[in-house]
Amino acid sequence: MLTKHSSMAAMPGAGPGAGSNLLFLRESELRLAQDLMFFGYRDFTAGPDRLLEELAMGRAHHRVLHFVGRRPGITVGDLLAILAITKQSLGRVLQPMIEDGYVTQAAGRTDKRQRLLSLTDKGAALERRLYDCQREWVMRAYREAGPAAVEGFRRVMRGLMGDEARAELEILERSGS
Amino acid sequence: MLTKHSSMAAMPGAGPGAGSNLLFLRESELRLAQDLMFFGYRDFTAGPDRLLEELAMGRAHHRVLHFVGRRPGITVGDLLAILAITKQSLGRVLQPMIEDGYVTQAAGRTDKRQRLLSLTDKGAALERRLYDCQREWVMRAYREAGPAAVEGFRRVMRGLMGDEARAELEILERSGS
DNA sequence: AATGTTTGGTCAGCATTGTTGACGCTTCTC
DNA sequence: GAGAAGCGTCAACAATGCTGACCAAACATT
Repeated sequence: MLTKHSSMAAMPGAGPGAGSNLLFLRESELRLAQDLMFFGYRDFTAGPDRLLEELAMGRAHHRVLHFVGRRPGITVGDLLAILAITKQSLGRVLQPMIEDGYVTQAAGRTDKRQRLLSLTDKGAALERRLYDCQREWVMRAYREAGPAAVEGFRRVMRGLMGDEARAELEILERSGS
Repeated sequence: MLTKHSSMAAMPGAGPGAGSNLLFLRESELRLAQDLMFFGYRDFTAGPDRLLEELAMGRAHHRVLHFVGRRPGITVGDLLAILAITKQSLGRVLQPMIEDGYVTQAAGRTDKRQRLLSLTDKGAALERRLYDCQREWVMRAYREAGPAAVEGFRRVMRGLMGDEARAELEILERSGS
């Protein structure tokens, strides 16, 4: 199933437009992509990781803070779908965060089974500190690269996402405006 | 909550050049970057992860296969520096891979203390299967986005890397091409 | 109203992959 | 010959995934 595109990889003139060849699909270019994703993601998360360590939290806590902050009132089920982890794995980080006053639960209005999650002021404050950390880092990269490169970055990253992730991203973009 | 971002973030004409504004540095744009990195990296690694699971291996094994394949004859110390993990963490995945015949050790020529690591045929074959998996995925994204976007993607990812990672990437690019 | 489904919480156990600290070889360097 | 460097390994621990099982409250359907 992953072999359907195999044939045309090394055919420069096969794409739309004879001038825009597909040399960027050569092996060395794709190897570079692997390296970039490894180093890039590692250093992208390094700042928040350092900050979280002082609070005895991990990357999983950051993800909860981020996505609950992004979609206040999100249900547990929706959060599980976004994170793509099990209820137990989420519970282990979420419950302490509720007890420590970073996240609040509220019963759903239409469906009282649901627990709508939101950040408390304390949670929002921590999330913002973590955000600021990444903001500085990303801004540096964005500024160095320029607006056109940023647009390209977004297009490629979107392309690296599967259908489910694209759908979830759309919802996030809508609610986050 | 998602407060608009104070001072200069919402001032289109503040940057250098009235036409090329810095709107891509607004909060919502940087939030998007966080989402893209999360979903993008997750789905980028999903293919290899599925393949590795059948062989009772994890992402750590993939990283070893990738970087040893990228720099045959790499020393243990250099590999540790690239992965940025401890000797013990590496040893736990590397030793079984040597015993199972995926990786070979050779004493250094000038310095006999060093163990130069390389992939066996078996290791190279597995690495290629994993590579092909990601190749299909990345090619899809690259083709959808186009050459200009790919160039932008690379620029931004490089910008997201720290100085050490940039130096290591340069070595990889030299030996890899 | 009875029954079954959905949403969420929780217990117990396990795997992977990261961490520290300590110790012991072999080999290189001074 | 002494010390440093490169590598391997033991023991213990932490974070974050997983499965399977089971429970309660609320909803939905018959």
